Amino acid sequence: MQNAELKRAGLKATLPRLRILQILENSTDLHVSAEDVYRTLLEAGESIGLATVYRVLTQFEQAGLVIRHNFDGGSAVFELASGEHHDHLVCVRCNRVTEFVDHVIEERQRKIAAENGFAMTDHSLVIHGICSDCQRDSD
Amino acid sequence: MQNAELKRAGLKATLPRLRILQILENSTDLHVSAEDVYRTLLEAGESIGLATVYRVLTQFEQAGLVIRHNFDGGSAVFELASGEHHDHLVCVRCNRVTEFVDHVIEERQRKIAAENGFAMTDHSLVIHGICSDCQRDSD
DNA sequence: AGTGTAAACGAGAAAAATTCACATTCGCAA
DNA sequence: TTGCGAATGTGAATTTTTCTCGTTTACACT
Repeated sequence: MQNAELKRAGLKATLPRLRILQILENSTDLHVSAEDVYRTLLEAGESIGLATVYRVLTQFEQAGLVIRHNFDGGSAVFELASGEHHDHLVCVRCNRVTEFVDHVIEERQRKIAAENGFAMTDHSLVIHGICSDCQRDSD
Repeated sequence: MQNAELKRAGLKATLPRLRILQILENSTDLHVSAEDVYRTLLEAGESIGLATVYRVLTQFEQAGLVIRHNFDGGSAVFELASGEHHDHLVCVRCNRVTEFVDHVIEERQRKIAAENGFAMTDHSLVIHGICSDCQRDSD
């Protein structure tokens, strides 16, 4: 039951929040936009406003349930904050997103922040490139 | 003369493009938004449309003269593409931006892209944190 | 179960950032 | 200097996200 998950995060268990959390958990694509969530809700026959979707996703972000990414300056995408921190490879052709973790880079980042007197709160590393599928397609 | 710089980039040397290039070169802040550029133009008494500013900055980006960043999902900022690639530390309080280069991370990124079958075209690393000034202020 | 209250919601307007359409002007090569 | 295609200015349109405000809902306390 996601009910408890919301309570734990300090949020009232309202219907929109439950539905949106379910959508995030059931999505095959790890990274969804507010529009994606809204569209899915409409398709499921729910009548939940787009403003609510934005509100809820922002609350989820503040509660640490999801992470917001701004990969390319387009619309923001959200992913469930389950598991370990990771970074992203984004294909510039098909926008497919692959995740990776590299402890050497993580460590190095901490060091750089410290050297510059920054108290690191977060970091984001995005590698852009052409994925293997798209390289093949362009032959 | 910036005239030649534009020609070299394959762009006609029009007045808006010259003025915008000058603004980028003279700015004390390395990272300026389209609005910043527009405001500076207005203050200088030029009558150049905001749409032109966006168009020109995008052309500069495509020509490799400037780099566009989307640090926090707000408005994009641009910086002259002079010199070596570097990454950024952004203060979450005052938005001050500090630049750094780390060859270990650069190398590691190439390796990760290769391991995942990506032909790397670009990458961006942003470390968010609280800068030393803002840490002091909050005491 | 019934109910009061603060929090949350829905709808549509508004704001912010960026792009588009099109009539006019400008840069540059001949 | 003149002509033509490229570039510009204006203002409207788009896109994404936030705000406002009247209504509804979740939940603590009967």
